Amino acid sequence: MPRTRNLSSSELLSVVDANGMSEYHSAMSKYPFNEIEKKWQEYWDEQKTFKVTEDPSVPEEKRLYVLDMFPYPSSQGLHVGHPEGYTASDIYSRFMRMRGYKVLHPMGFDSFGLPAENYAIKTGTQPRVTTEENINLFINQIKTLGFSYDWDRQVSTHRPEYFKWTQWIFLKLFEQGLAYEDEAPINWCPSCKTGLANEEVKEGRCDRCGAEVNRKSIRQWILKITEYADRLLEDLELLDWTESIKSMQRNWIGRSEGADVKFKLADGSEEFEVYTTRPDTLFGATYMVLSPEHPLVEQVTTEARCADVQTYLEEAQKKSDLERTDLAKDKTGVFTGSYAINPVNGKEIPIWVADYVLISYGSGAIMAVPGHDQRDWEFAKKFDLPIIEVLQGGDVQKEAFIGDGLHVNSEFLDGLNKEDSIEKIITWLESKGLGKRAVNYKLRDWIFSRQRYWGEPIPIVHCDECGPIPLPEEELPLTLPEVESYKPTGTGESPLAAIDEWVNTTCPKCGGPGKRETNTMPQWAGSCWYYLRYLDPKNETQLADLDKIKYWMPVDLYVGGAEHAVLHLLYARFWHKVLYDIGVVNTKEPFQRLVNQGMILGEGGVKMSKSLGNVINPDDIIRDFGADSMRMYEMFMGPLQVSKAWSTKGLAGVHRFLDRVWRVSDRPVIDEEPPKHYLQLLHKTIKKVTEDTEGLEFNTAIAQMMIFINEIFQEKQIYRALWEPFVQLISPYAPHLGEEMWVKLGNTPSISDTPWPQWEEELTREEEVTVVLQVNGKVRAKVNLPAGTEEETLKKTAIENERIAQWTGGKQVVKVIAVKDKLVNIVVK
RNA sequence: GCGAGAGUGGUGAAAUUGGUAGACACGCUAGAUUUAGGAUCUAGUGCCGUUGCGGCGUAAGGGUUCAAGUCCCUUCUCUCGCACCA
Repeated sequence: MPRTRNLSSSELLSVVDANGMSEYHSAMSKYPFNEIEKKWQEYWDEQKTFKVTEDPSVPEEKRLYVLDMFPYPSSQGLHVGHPEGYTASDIYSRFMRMRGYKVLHPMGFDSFGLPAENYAIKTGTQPRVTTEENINLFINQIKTLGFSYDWDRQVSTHRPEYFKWTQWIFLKLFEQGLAYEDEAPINWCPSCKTGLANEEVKEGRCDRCGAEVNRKSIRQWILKITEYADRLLEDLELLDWTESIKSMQRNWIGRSEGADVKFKLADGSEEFEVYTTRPDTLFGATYMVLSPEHPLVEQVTTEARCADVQTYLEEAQKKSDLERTDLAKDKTGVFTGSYAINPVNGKEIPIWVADYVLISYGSGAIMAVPGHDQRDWEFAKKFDLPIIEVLQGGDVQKEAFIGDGLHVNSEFLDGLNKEDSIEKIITWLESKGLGKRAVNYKLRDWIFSRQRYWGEPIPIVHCDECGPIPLPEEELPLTLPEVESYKPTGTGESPLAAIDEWVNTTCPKCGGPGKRETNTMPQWAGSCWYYLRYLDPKNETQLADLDKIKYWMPVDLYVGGAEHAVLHLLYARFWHKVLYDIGVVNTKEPFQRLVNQGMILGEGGVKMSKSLGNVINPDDIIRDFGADSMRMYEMFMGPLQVSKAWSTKGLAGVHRFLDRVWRVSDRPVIDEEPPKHYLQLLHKTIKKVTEDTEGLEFNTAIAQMMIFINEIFQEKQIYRALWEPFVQLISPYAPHLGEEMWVKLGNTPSISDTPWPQWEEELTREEEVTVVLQVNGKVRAKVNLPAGTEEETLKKTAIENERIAQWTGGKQVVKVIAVKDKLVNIVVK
């Protein structure tokens, strides 16, 4: 007997046809997602449903930190890519809360950055003003998606109370000797008018604007990330990240082992070092190459060669990075006129200058072994330099042989393989003082200053007497002054340089006149440590309280785009390790588990872009279909980690599903014991949804919920014992609908405070299974048998089956294989 | 070129340890319903054929196995990252 009845519009309008079949569909069947969603968003906000505190009674293993990569608050608002990762982490957070975990799930804004500044240049509007406006826009948009953030922990990197601590970390880096000034040629984006880190240059172009990057020599602040190269590499082992991201970081760090070898000039005047990973091929070195920027170039150039070398250097300098690294291009170079002595055999070999050798790697000079290095081989062929085979296995006149083999023409290395001779030659070089074992990295120090306005000021005062002096901590935050023009000067000075009253100050050390550093920090600075500030966002005396850090760290799940593989994720790891070394944090690594969501492409699998006009605006989707549909669709599209194409038809399908769920919830509730087959379906559904949600396999969890609804939809009433658990299962996915249906059942909110349903393994097992009968591996019949039927019985059933008999008749049975609850395969000849 | 990952219907995709390929959804087809607002309900839908049956089928080719989307080898294609790193 129904104990409670839901008065619903659908019921009032339900139709009973001539056969007495009633149809619970009607004009009103579209569920009122707009009302429901608004209602529950306000409820969560007012009740602070998702606020968390550091409750010491919660055991450590029940504390969970689920983090999203925070967005840059652009004036464009959210795009459909944002809700993908945010929904995934939100479902996981809500799910884990219901499973008894205390979940920290915060959100904030990476609010320093170029777009606001560029907008300021165009319109004169202060970046601070636009940024605050955009943050409000983002918060409103994010709230319409029903995410369970603890909004009391929100941070924005551009606010002084936040960047005070970004500056504080810079001072610590400076104290540790990890921040230094240098004037060196760096990547310069002529469009953004600022220097860039190596990580920000993609294929010779600015990662942000796509302009071709050139070289410019300006004074820079640089962070010694290379000092942490080994630890950044080794500690990747500790992390639960995908292999592809780990390998990108490994490649980026680019550790290689080899030797530094000293070469003397033939006239004995000078000695210089080269780095090689193949010291075993020293006997095959037939020439040397200096990079055009190498300090020795001038000295080794003979008078006769001077004009040619000069011309070459000028040409090399004119080339952009893009041209210099273009592999399709022929190798170029010029002979200096001088010779070096090969330390292993005393032979004189010519010294060339060529731009295929980079000044920024190793010592900027190489020994060229054309027989066993493809680049050297191409150069030798072009300039007709000798090619000597020192390792057998290929034909060095046809191409460089880089494989392993036995050494020849190498005196004491002859007959040894690659590995052994590398060891032997290094020992030999070290004993003679001619060289030493060496390690090199592709990773370069981090060019940290930007010649722009809208970033954290670097808290340094330049004093003629004392040099660069850090501001005392009490003077932080050092805030940005108002400026008249935001325009970058392009001279290597930021717009701050024009504000005399800000620039001119006193030296904190000697009290004499000083000038403030006018460069600002890159956008990555703020995002290097924001996950720590969430733990204690209002702390005025420290970055975050160590007890709170210990309570939550490390981040248990970090969800975001793969585009940050070697930028944010490498920089943040670096800072975290520095903070670890000075005792500010207690973990070696910040982000234990990382999941990268795939990109959402436009319809048809092409990239979403304004120019193609295929950009989907989340606001429109939420208005027309509701946030729950948006959330569920993005999770149903496919696996979280892969790219997938948007389909509004697909979205409508998921919306239809939620509509069906709603219509079920309109049916009368009965408290009777549900039939067993429904109970079994429920328990299977609980199991599948639980396991899949835990593994972030949301698409298959949703498919199971659809199967459940398709079955249950046949009934004219709903069994409370089935429906309550189902509403709980769907609630992390469609939280507004979940809350609404929960109270509709007569319960009190919030459903997120209820314990996640449990399944009984017994009820998830089928009593009857379909066993496939095969002959020679082909399915010839199917029979339904009780689960657990013994193999012998299966075989007997198969052999006696008449359809099988048709296939085995007259043939010799060679073998019968039976797999319990699966199949029988009869092999005949 | 090097590194990583991926190729399954018309589409997005499912598929413990190798054990019914294509769950779920979109689209499509047919039918039902005077059907307000991206309707709903029912049935069908991998391809081919002589359609109450059979053949073929997970990028291509080969192999291991009673049995391969899954394991091994070769080739091709695509995506991402790096790109003269000595």
